[in-house]
Amino acid sequence: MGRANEGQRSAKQIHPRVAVDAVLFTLTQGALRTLLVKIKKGGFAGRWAFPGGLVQLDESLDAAAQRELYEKTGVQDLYLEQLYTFGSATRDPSARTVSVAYFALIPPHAQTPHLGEKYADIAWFPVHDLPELAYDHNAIAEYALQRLQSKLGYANIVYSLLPQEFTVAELQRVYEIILDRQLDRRNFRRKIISSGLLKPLLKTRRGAHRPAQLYTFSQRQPMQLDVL
Amino acid sequence: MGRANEGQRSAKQIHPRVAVDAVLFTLTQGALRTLLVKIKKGGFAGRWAFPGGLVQLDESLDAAAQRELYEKTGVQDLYLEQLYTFGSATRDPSARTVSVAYFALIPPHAQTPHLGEKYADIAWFPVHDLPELAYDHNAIAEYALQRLQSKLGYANIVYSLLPQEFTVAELQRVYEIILDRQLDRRNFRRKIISSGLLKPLLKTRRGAHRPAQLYTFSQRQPMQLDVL
DNA sequence: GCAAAAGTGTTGAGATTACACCCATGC
DNA sequence: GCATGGGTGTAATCTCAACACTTTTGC
Repeated sequence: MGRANEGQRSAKQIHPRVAVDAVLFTLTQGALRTLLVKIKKGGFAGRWAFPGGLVQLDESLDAAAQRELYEKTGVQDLYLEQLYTFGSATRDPSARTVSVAYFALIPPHAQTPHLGEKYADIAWFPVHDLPELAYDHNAIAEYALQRLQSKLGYANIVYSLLPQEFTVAELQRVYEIILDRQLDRRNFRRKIISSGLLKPLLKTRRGAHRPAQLYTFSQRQPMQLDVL
Repeated sequence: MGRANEGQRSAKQIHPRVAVDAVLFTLTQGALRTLLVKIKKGGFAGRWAFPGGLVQLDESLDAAAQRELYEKTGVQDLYLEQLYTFGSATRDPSARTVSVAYFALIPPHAQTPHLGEKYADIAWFPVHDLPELAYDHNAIAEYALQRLQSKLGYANIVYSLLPQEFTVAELQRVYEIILDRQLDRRNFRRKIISSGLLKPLLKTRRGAHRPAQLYTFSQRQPMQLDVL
């Protein structure tokens, strides 16, 4: 790194702006969706983009991402991880901006996205049908979806997308929607049960038909393991 | 992102510095090593760190990393990928600095690391025996080694660490050193041959004993696949 | 001829896939 | 009683790990 011995030069130098952009995923009405905001001013006015903002001087990147998440959705303590840093010199024509992208999983309740005065609009869009986004955000979207899908196979991250109690069928549906393919019911059940991720409850979900066993996650912390 | 509509505020705001740090791996004398530089001035004077520098306003992050790599080692067109972005507010006490870490694999020849006047010293250190580094660079080192090891299993990245021609035994040795564990000779050979990564040459390596078939990589581009 | 590395196959265990029938309930 | 989703087992295949002997050369 050795930035200390460049003090004389860097004092004069103008630095890029550092922003954090958050790709927030949720699952509603049978589709995986991400939160987009409509830009008010500037060259990209009217275009949709991922919510984000500049990193404050005294705040870490992770803290900035959490703040962004909290400001937009009012939720906290969710699964949030750094995705990638996008740093093309021309990605924001109005000013050199390096963007550290994060992604998070939001449970389907508690979704009253908060439109501040910074943006013209805010809404959830299905990931498989995104509009043309501002900046390089379509590339960010693609990257985020890939990471989410591959991470599903080796980490228990979906706890953040489900309510406290759920059935195996509901859990399987989450996997199928995210992966965008069908899974075998029996094999899925066997794997997920034997993984030890789930704790059976003493309750059942009663619906139109045969009641289903309810489960909860034994761990609501991110951990590595073979899920699928 | 929506930085365009913050122009008025950000013009006044001072931004963090954005640096690129490069974890360069090579394989010499039977050990995996990384290149460190000794810092000349400032609070971390005398301590070792990964080489790095500030990102210029008109250059992308990738370009900055390549420049850093080229300045230090004189090599180009190697495997280079972004690792993670470290952004604690206090990681550099002298000035708020966000560091985008990269890692690269350097072939064992062409190693005359170039000591500019920026640093007091430059040298290769075995990764399993690193000194206490400046900033949060020990964390970067750990992260980089982990990524390298796990990536070995599903991508053909070692082409960047081997000469043009090599034997299966030599390739296996590379894997063993990086993974820090022994691999079964027959299983390794079967997997690596059937992966299609290698192209047998019409030559053999003649040494003290039975000549060994020489191979070359059929692809010297990064690609995803099951290697181990 | 002997030391040293190259080269080669098989077996067993465990994991993965594919697939079909009965069960409990609401209506 | 029937429609609907819940729940269960097995067989075939594949993958992975473990393991030992023969071959070719330099000296």
